[in-house]
Amino acid sequence: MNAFFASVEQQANPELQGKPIAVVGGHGRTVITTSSYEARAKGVKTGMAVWEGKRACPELIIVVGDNKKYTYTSTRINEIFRDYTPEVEAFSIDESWLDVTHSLSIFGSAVSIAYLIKARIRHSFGITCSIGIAPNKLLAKLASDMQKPDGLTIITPEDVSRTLERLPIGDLCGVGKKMQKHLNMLSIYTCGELGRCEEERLTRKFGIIGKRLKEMGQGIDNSPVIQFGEEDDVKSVGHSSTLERDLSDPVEIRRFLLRLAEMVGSRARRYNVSGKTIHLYVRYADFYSSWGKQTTLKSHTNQSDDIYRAALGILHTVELEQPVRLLGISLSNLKHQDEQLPLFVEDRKKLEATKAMDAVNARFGDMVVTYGSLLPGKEQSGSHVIPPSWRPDGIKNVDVK
DNA sequence: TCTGGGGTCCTAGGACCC
DNA sequence: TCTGGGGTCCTAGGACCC
Repeated sequence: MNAFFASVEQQANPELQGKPIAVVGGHGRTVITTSSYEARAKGVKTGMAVWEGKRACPELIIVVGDNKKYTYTSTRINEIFRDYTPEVEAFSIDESWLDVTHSLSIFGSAVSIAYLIKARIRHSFGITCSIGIAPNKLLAKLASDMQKPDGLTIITPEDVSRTLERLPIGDLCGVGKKMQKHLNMLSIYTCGELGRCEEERLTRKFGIIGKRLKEMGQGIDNSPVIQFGEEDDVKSVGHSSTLERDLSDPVEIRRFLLRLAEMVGSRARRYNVSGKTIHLYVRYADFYSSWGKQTTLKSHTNQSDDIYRAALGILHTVELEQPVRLLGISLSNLKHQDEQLPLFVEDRKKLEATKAMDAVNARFGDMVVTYGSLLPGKEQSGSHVIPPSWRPDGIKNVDVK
């Protein structure tokens, strides 16, 4: 989708149409997640702080994002995709791959499918998208970025080498700033040069991904489109949040930690996974210094208080050097939780209580019932931004309000 | 009144076991 | 009077994606 969140907002509120708007994650310390093309024309970019955006574009309209709108729209759009092929892989909330190899005989061609999809998305949601058609995922993603907004770009097998010859390596999905710099030091600037580089030279410098890099330079990508439900099991579940103000008070820090532990635990329980490793992440007031530590328990858990205690245990091994700007907890080393009753009565009771609490919250909203120490608990809600790993269903459907 | 949040994958080094 | 090798698990840190 083009400028997805901003487009959805402009569609929902006609007063915003044709104007420079920026969607932000929350009211506190937040950044611009998406801006409209009108705002981009003035230099507003994703990741900017609000004041930076306003400096670039004084008439910029700030809209606090409404994630429900975006997840709903994204889910519906992916349903449209599945009318044309079951092989749909969501890459993020606003990008998907479709393998239409087996649909061509029904719909004629990839191009005709692309036009049908564009028309339906515009008709149903009033927004535009850019589509890339190519022999594989790497090239399709590349093609989709070539014309915006409302683009349609085709890279045929015959076009591949001509397209890649002078393309900067940084345009490839998977080559970030650091990798680009390292490749530049080897005098590699274009995909053409990357594709011609000796594999041995690349593996010597980059190890196992050297081979993959050369292939990318040649436009080779054999990775399949993984359709919904066929994805690998999720490997970690976590939440982190920048606090509305930096915290030094241990009581307040613990309170926020408990909140995070409950967010992580309830999500793990909802999707029936439990984990053995708890990771605590702290970012200090100066923004740049931070640390993360993890600990592994003797057995798997998805109970919020276990997670909280583990995180607290890590915190107690550290002397905080500065006030805390951000706290994060994640749970990994996951396995699917098979239903089994704990041995001891106390543990069974705890499980029952947790279940009852989760059931109420499932019906009336997250944290409607929660730990007493989290009440009244409004002052540090943090901001909520949709992560790109979001999926229409399952555990990656992060419940953000 | 500065700078979000959720993930995955890879590397490297150490502990531990047989 | 010197001491192997294979494997797993754990921790920490960094790059990358949107």
